[in-house]
Amino acid sequence: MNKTLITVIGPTGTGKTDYSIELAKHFGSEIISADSRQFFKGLNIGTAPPSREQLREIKHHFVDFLPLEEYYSASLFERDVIALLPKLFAKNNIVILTGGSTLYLDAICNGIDEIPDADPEIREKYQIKYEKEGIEGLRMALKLLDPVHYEKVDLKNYKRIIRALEICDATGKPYSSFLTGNKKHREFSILKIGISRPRKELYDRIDRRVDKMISAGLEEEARSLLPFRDHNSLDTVGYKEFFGFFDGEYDISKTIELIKRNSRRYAKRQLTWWGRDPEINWFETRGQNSITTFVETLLKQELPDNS
RNA sequence: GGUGUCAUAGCUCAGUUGGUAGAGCAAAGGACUGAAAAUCCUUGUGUCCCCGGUUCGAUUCCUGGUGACACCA
Repeated sequence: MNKTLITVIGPTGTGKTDYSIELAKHFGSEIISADSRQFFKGLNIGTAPPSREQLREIKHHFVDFLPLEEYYSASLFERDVIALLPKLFAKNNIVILTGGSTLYLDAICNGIDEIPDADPEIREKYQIKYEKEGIEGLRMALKLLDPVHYEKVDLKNYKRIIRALEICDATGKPYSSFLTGNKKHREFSILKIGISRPRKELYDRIDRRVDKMISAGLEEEARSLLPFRDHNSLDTVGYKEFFGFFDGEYDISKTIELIKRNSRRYAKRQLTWWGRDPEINWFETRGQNSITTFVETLLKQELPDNS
């Protein structure tokens, strides 16, 4: 059998963790997490990571391994996962990749273009420019440094423009010159499984999960993480809303409402991203087959050639 | 029981001196190449409570219902 990476994807709250563990048990394989917030140590309630028991049952990679103040990125994730995979495939033909971080999943399945690193100080410089001159200042700078990208980029999205500017600045070349759009070759097949649920059911699950997080002590967890609030790892649904509550901006019931709303919106953005990927095999949770039957059937069919 | 006020989008409400209506929030759709649980774009969805009346025309004015709230008993 071919070496196959099975990606179990789906919006937040859909039950990916349980399904991926069921598959990992069935195939005797290990799990790679593609969840950009479960990477970080100490986000034990708000990011709904696998439970202690689940982690004991199945070996998980990339869960709870990064200090909260550490920088990480989709590109680093690609590097680390691609380095790890040969070791896992040496043990088993099937490896499970699961998570909801769309860009990170994309980095594994399609790859990200090679772009030199930019000094954090350069980003800081353009951040200050944005604060002083607004989006228009960023636009004018980009128009000079990379007119090609200026035509393509979302000119209202300051993060996109700063990203392009910092690369232009750091390399002396236009950001757009690094973008190839090429899909990278992988030494394994990829089978994409999407876990789907009716919207109403998904939102109900999200609401109920947030309630569970609250009773599990999310408020105290958030309070203990307050010193890290300015780090990217804590710019996360479930925590940032509590930080606003601690600041006295709204009451506790509003806090919970905001966490639910922002989780729903996150789920919706994930669905939009995956909506254009025709390679995803959507598993209807209400279907008559189990996830293992579903996957086994797909494995017998011809897998898309990734070369 | 009496008097008064109110009834408009999923919610809170505005409005039409009579020509079938619009804000905020919620929601829906979309974008996405090292911050991505981030960031950004677009969109108003309606028996204007119900039965009649007046009128060329009623969500708007009038009678009567129903419901909610307030006050008086």
